[in-house]
Amino acid sequence: MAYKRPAIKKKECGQYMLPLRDALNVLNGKWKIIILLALSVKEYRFKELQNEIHGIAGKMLSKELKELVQNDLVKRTVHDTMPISIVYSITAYGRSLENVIEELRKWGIKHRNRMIK
Amino acid sequence: MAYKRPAIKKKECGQYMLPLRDALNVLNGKWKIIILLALSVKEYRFKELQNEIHGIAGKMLSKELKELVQNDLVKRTVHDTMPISIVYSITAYGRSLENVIEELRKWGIKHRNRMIK
DNA sequence: GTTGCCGGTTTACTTTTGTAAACTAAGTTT
DNA sequence: AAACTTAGTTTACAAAAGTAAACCGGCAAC
Repeated sequence: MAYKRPAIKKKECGQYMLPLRDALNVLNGKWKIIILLALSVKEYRFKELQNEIHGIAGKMLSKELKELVQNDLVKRTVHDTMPISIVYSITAYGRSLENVIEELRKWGIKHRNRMIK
Repeated sequence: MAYKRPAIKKKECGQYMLPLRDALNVLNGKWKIIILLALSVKEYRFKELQNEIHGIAGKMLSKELKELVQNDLVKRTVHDTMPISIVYSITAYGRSLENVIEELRKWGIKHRNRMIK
């Protein structure tokens, strides 16, 4: 599908990029999109997720998850078992990012192939 | 009770996220995607671009452009006029990111509407 | 009762990212 | 000559993002 941007008048220059900046403010940093990709496959517990995402420090995972929960992209569930277990899962709203993430991942595959050559 | 805590699978399945990490490594930071959006509309000279992207400092724009040029997403052209003029434009490879950027921008619009409510 | 897992937090530190403002070295305009 | 524009760089600094590793309280397993 060929992308076609509507013509932009000089006066409104700069406005068209505000939504992009909004999106980037929510997804900022090195980890959030990767966390969302992991959680789009299945739900994880904290240490599980840390093992799955190679290289992330506990402090960062903790911080990033908090922000994702605040933005309703991820849900934190406490299972009232003995002992309790805490599970992170993607929300419906988080799933609305799956297109974006998959486009990005697909581009990454092409990019990797291009770099190897 | 005799509750058995579910064991963590040590099984390795994190390969699928490598392309995503590749993509994010190229597009990291606060500005690169915004720069690419601006350049997808039209080419710009340095100061023009700085005016278009509200809030970016010269140092950052300079640095980000260098990295984008290195990755062949942006082209720097010196026009041999008198005086010379230098123009930044998006490359064909940079255009291959337009799907990603537009998906992100569309999501940003939905996100903004959601937050306003 | 000691070891170890779980869900994080704390500490201490380095690196990256960001800003504003001054500056440079050309050329152009007045 | 003085002032302005262009394309950045340099300086000096602050804030954000990142790391490894130690730590904590609750529980469970051996």
